[in-house]
Amino acid sequence: MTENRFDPSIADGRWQRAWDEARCFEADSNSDKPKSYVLEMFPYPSGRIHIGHVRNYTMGDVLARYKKMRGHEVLHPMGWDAFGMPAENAAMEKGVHPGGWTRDNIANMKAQLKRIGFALDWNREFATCDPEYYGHEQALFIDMFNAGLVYRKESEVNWDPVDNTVLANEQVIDGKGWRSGAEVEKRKLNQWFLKITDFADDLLDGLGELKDWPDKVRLMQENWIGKSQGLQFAFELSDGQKVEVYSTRPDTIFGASFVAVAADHPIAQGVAVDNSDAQAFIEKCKAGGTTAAELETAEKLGFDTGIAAQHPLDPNVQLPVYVANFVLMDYGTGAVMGVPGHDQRDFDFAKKYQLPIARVIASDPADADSPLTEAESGDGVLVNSQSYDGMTVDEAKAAIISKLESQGCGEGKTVWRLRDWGVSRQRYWGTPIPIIYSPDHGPVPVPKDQLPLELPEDIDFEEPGNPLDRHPTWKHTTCPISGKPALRETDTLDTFTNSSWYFLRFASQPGDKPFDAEEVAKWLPVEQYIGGIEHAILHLLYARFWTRALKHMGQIDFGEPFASLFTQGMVTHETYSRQDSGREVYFTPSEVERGGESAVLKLDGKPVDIGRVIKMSKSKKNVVDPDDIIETYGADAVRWFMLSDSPPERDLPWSEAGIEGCSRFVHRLWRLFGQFDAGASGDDKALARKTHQTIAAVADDIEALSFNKAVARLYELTGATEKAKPSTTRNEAIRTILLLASPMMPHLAEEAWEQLGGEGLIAEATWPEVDEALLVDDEVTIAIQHKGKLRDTLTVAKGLPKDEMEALALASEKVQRLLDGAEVRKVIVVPDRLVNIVT
RNA sequence: GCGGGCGUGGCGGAAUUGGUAGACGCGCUGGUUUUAGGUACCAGUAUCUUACGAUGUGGGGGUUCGAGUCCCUUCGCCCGCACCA
Repeated sequence: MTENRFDPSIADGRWQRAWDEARCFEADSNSDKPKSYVLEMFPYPSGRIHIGHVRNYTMGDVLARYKKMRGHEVLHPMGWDAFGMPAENAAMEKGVHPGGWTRDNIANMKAQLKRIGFALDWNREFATCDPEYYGHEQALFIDMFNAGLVYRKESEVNWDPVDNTVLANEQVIDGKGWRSGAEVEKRKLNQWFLKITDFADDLLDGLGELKDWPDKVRLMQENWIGKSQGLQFAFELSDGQKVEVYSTRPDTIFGASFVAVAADHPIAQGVAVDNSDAQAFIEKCKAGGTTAAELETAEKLGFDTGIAAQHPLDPNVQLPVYVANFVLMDYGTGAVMGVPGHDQRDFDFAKKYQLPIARVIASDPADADSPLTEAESGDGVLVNSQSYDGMTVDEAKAAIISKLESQGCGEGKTVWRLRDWGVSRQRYWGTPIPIIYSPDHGPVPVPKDQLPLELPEDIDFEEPGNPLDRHPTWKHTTCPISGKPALRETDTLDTFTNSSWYFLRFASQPGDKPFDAEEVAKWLPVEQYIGGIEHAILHLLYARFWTRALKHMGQIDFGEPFASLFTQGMVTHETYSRQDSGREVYFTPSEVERGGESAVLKLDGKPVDIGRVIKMSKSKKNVVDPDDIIETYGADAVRWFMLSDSPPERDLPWSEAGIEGCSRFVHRLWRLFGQFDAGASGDDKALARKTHQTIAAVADDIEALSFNKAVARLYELTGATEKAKPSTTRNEAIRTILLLASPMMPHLAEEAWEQLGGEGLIAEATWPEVDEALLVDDEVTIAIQHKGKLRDTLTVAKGLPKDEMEALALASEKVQRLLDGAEVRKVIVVPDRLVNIVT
């Protein structure tokens, strides 16, 4: 068999068909085996599988195949996050129907995924735009509505006054609409919200049990939820009103030099009634984007209302009241006390409007009068704070809260940064919100027996805005209670709702309800969830919220959907571009011939600029098509590349040389498998030890998702086996490599398994047993250091006592030379590791 | 702006978590095989130095017998910021 060459173009398809026919990746929920639910974040069907998807799904695939070899019943499903804006954009640009466009994309991408040989249970595939799926989602929305978890309130959107349409944040560029170029305004609309804040405490507490989530993700969620303890209190105003403010730093109250309210705060609105300057300022605040990043990086602007606020603890102090663009109506009370000395935003504001900047916290009380050049947010003791001077920050917080509580004008309060989740979208391609506005009964849910409430097919994208709202008949219906004519809600749900429960639908797909509780209980929680770090907060928090909401409503009995989370890095590549009449024009790597330091465009042979290595993206054209590389190198080489070298949580730079190296290794393994020598005899202790150490190490590495390390170990064992003389041990090593590599290179593994006469499919084989006795080496190499610097190494018996190690080290010739009779002051001995001699 | 992360040879990275820095791969150099190219195989490859040796994990400082790993500080890059998915 050494003669024949491994040909992926034949083997890949052959084994993919064999797996399908054997139905070996279909999950059996009646199995007695321990279960493993391996899930990768499902893709948006943009048209082509992206190399980032390939990396993500390869990782999950290796784990799924490995778990199967370890005797688990594995659920490894795939589906499509199929609603969203790109389909509508395609409809507007190309005149295609969003549904048809999406279906075509799904068909293409599914074929692409098949060509990579993923061990997926395609029986459970669905798309979120299937009426069956979104119908069940509507039912869940109605359940949440009935459970009091849904409400309507006014909320701001980006409004394009030219296109008369709502813009997503990404459609606002430098404060202008992406198509019209018009200045974007903030406009208020009545929108639907889910009460995620009801679960704020629980979502925060739950992070504690997510031991197998990255610390960074838990920290990001914790900060996002943003629980803070503070003081809410009222300032009496010179016009007789009061204004409630909230502060997490009540200890700095004597440093307050102004009060600021949000532009849509009632005080601001009241002032604007007969003050055109105030009106103009509020209008100005409404211009520009709505994102937090924009608000917080924008120049701090204020409008002095002329109102004065009485300081609650110092009768001699009155503070000016400003309307300020950096105060958010959504957080706390929509009004703050400005303490320039200890908050940088307030500091910037005070500088601009020449307000006093007082120090009220100092790390050393002697510094009480040292001026501040920037806000100091550090710890210390109070100064310039009357009777509170000398208290620590924590003491002062407590004392000032209780003082204001006793005065009856304030109270200690917990405030959350987390806001309720606005789910209304003024778009067509999403789940229709199943609500009917009844003339007599207000908003009422669509009766469940009328679900799914389907999107109309006949829509037009001739003009911007929501085609559902423009549709001639769709929104006209009758009130389910009175039967009178009524209108449907024409907003659709945020696509994040689609991905907030799909993992339940993969576990069970009854026709008459969203999921079967028993089946869900069998499969959930997901043992291993894998996806991009960009979902660290929103998607993962929303999915956790839905799971809790379903538990709250008694539909399931667990609160955390994902037991273990892994966030993989991006696939990156340098960019190629040229300046062309003021615009940067990008070229794909396949259009470019890359030299050592330079690159030229194949088309005209002229140089192009080489840009930095960044995330692959369509706009920068630094992408490679998985189909192209699979055709050239085969699925196994591509899979191997996805797993090699870069740690999976870090970015993976795509490289032509790298994939070629992987392809060579595939063929190198094939040749090694060909050297299986049934007639060989004899043992090889060293190789046996290496083999069993590798079995254990690769298993540990895969369980830890450290695929790059598993790959390195397989390289090492391959090298050692190639060098070894024929023996039964060598045959065992070859067989072992085949089994260990099979989750990563399943096509090659099947082909070789067949040639070596393995039973059945290797996809259904068992992971090799480790001989524990062979794991431990009996000799170790120890380091001999002099004052911490390596001077010599010695090979000694493992477990050699400390004093013997010391004696051996001191006797070493090099050490003797170095010491040259000097006095040994100290010797540090670490068993099996090193001896450090200090003189 | 706020929150989170990353930084080690020419490149991707490893380092049993405070104990021999550079495993493994790519690339490169030299050689062998091949009609040639490719493949394959062998040897070498952190930097400086003739050598002894010295230096070296973004920069600076510190703790320690010993620091890539811990602490302080600083620079650069990346991700998220609630209507992209």
